[in-house]
Amino acid sequence: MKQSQLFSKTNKVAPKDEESINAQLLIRGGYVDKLMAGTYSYLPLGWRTYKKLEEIIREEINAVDGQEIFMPSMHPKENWEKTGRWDGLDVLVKVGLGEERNMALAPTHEEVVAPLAKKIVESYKDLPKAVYHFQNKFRGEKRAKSGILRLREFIMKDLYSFHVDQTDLDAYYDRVAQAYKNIFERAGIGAQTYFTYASGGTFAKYSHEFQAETEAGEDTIYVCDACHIAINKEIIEDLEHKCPLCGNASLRETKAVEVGNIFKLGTKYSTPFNLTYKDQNGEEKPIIMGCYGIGPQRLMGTIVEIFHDDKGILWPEAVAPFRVHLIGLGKDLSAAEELYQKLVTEKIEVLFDDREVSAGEKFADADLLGLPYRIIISEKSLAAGGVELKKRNEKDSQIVKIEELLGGL
RNA sequence: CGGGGCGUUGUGUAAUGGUAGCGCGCUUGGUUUGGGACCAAGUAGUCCGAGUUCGAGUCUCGGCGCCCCGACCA
Repeated sequence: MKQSQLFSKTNKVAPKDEESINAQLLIRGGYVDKLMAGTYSYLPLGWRTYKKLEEIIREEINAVDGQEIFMPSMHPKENWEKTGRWDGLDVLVKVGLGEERNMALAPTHEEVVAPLAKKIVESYKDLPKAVYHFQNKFRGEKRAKSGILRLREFIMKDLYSFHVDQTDLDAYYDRVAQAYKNIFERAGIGAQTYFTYASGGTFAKYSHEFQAETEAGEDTIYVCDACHIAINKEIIEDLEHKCPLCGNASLRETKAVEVGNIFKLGTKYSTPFNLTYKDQNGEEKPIIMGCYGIGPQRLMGTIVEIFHDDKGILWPEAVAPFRVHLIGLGKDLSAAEELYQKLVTEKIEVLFDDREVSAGEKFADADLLGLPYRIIISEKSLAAGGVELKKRNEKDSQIVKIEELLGGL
């Protein structure tokens, strides 16, 4: 992609009323644009990063037998009344075609997936099953905040699983937990993300959250560094301030963002929708459910909160919108253009700064955008024998011959 | 939802109740090209609605919006 053609502009300064790091850097870099509090547009750079995260999640969920589907955003009131959440969920956004508000905008999809499964799952032979989608969620949060960390409209990957009994759910739940660990590892925040014990609800002692440690987080967790797990503040008293795995009592209190959540629903949603199956004896039994969520946009914001410096973002390689930022300097960009074509041919994801602006501005924007590799090609670099290669997270650059560049990447 | 802060061109800001100015951006022309270059000429604005006043960006009332703290967050 040529930077001169990009549908976004960088900005030297952040909007005056944005305090959160992720909002400042993502807006300045032209990754996102705020439409109103809690709702953002994703521009080409931001959407590419989103897509990277989505694909990582998709691969890992497919690997645990999740089947991708797509469910609507507009839900009938009736379904939400059945579970008591039409009146019981205060963040529910209610809409209607006329005066009457007879629909809900999806805050989550249990009310759709449970009756859907009822049409498909009839026998123990149909179980287990797991379906998921990437879909817009709407929540009338009283207070949207922290850039893209707490949105009113956001995309969630929500996975729902259906089982014959608790044992089967437990086994699947553990598989998803491992898949989530893989996802956060691949997204570059494995070291900062803790499998976290949280309150469980009716059907399990605990639910589990994946909490990524950063000052920008709104949750307080207690980390056991020996086990690399954490406990949410909401249940720390119940556990008497001890690690549930090793008994360690010197836990570290810190702030974190909830980037994922896995939850054993049991029959909470099977019952209102009469979601049952016939077992081997022809007996009708309730289906046991689990649900598992990740918000890729929140994940993106969290990554920015964790990986940035005073100049800009430092994307982990797997989620950067482009792998390489090619910067041509000087009047004559023909050598740069030639190298750009070569990289494109080699299928290396490259953003080519072909703009007619000063070198300083190109450097500043490269630091702001935060692509992992920066390549400078100029008269000076060519005289020195090739191009200048520098990683965003390293201070010094090296001269690399153009022929050897592809190997270096 | 309670508390606080703030709304001035695209963006960041300035303006005792008295001509809305400046930087950046953008446009045109010229000079430049290794850390946000320079010259010149342009471009575009007081959140909305009432009120006070000879006169309102500024004062009063109401609304809307944004940010922050708190509460809330299967």
